[in-house]
Amino acid sequence: MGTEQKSERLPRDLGRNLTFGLVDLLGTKIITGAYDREAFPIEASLAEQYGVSRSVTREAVKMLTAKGLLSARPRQGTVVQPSTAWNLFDTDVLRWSLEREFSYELLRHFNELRVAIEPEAAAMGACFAGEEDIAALSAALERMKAADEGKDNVLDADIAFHVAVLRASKNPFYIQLRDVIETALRTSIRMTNRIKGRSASIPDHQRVRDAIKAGNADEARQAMRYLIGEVLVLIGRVQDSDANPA
Amino acid sequence: MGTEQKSERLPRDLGRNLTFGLVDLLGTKIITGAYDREAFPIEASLAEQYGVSRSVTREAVKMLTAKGLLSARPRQGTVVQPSTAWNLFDTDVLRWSLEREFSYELLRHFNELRVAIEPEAAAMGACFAGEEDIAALSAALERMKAADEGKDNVLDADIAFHVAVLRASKNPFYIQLRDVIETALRTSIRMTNRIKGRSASIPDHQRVRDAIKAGNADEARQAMRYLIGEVLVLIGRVQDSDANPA
DNA sequence: CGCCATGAATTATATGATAAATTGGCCCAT
DNA sequence: ATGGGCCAATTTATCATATAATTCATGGCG
Repeated sequence: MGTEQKSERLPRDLGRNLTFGLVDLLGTKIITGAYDREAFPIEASLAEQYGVSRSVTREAVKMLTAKGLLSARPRQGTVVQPSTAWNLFDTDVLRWSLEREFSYELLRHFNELRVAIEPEAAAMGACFAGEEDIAALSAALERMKAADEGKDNVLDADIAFHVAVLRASKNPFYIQLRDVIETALRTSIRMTNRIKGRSASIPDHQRVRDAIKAGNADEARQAMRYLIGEVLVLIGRVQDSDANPA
Repeated sequence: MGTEQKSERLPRDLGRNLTFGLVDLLGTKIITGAYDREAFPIEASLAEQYGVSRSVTREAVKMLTAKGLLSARPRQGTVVQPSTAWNLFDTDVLRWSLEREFSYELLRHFNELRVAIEPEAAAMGACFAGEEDIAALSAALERMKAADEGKDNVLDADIAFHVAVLRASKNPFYIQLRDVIETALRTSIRMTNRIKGRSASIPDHQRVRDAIKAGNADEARQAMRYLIGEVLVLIGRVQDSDANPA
């Protein structure tokens, strides 16, 4: 009696294969706090519970260990790591965090990261960008203009621009952040567009491109900072008005 | 004849267990470019080559897959992912990158990340820091002073200060970066100290603490930017003088 | 020439057995 | 009573083997 687990067998088509499916399922459960009170199951229980072999179970646990979510030791079992150990810059961990539940706080934290990274990336772009980077920036601007007339996707065009800025920095750490930034953008732009029907300001973006093209680092930094600062202000305003409606 | 692999058996005490040992060994080899020309071995070869079972091999490959270094598909085999897919913010990947070879370029890239993150973190600290954060900052300052008189470790004290700033931001993305920043600091401070026998400027650090304590975000950002800007200048100078000696 | 069947290569999954590590308790000595 | 060390149980770690599923190349057939 009591803790009889419903044997929720793993659907045979979750992701590329059983292991990846189990990783996804367990990753989500961990991040949503399903094991905050209850201990993480031992490998034999997992295998039985989800109807997969121990190989699959072990490989999934190993992948989650690599992402900082779990830690396994003999006799002690497998335990969930504190959330400070989770690798937030891993795209899976990031996705699970977002799927969890929409939160203005998380959105704000995202954009606080952007406001640090992107202006610096723009400044570095002004120093190091090559012709192909300028071309990518200009192409993204064209897409934004086209989107303005309904001929392209607004969100994709905006993302293309910001990713182009990251690439222009020529710094692998910045370039690495493109997935994080892209996720943040997809969430936050959808949100800010919902708030006021604005399509992202093309002149403001253009100013960034021009500064980078001209090699003016300070101007590029400032222009980009302005762009993202706008979003942060917007989020703050909505958060407040949600807390104190009308 | 020809490509006969020396069967370099895995030492039985590399890391916590065989799997982790193999992960470490393969991760290093991948990042140092050992498989740039030659294809990554199939799982059977790996097992034989390192004298471990296929379970160990597969779990190691799965962990490296989770970190973005590998990708495996039936019949196609296991292949090394392009370096843009590697999760640089994973502490293992980071460590392997550093162990590879010291490079001023990598050091510069590190500090370009810092110059983006830390001033913003300081600014956010000015807004959100609690008493415990101010206390941690002050304690770190005391340690720096003590280190100045030979009573503490200069590097550890400096790191404690910068980590305290990150924590003060209250932003999980910034806090996540502490391992990256700490690694960058351990490398770059060791380097900058080697360059000129400076111990990090205590008044400059104090200004950051005071601005955060006073809740002055702009001042905190500027003070921190100055601190890291100094390092970047230093690196640039050394890099130049290395390129054009005397 | 193109399409499909077939086979080979490789990873994916399942299972069973044994080893190693860690924990906790028990027993004994003092 | 208390401390130390030994023993047993639990859980992961490792190994071995078998079978399935996936994918690519090849060659045959229309």
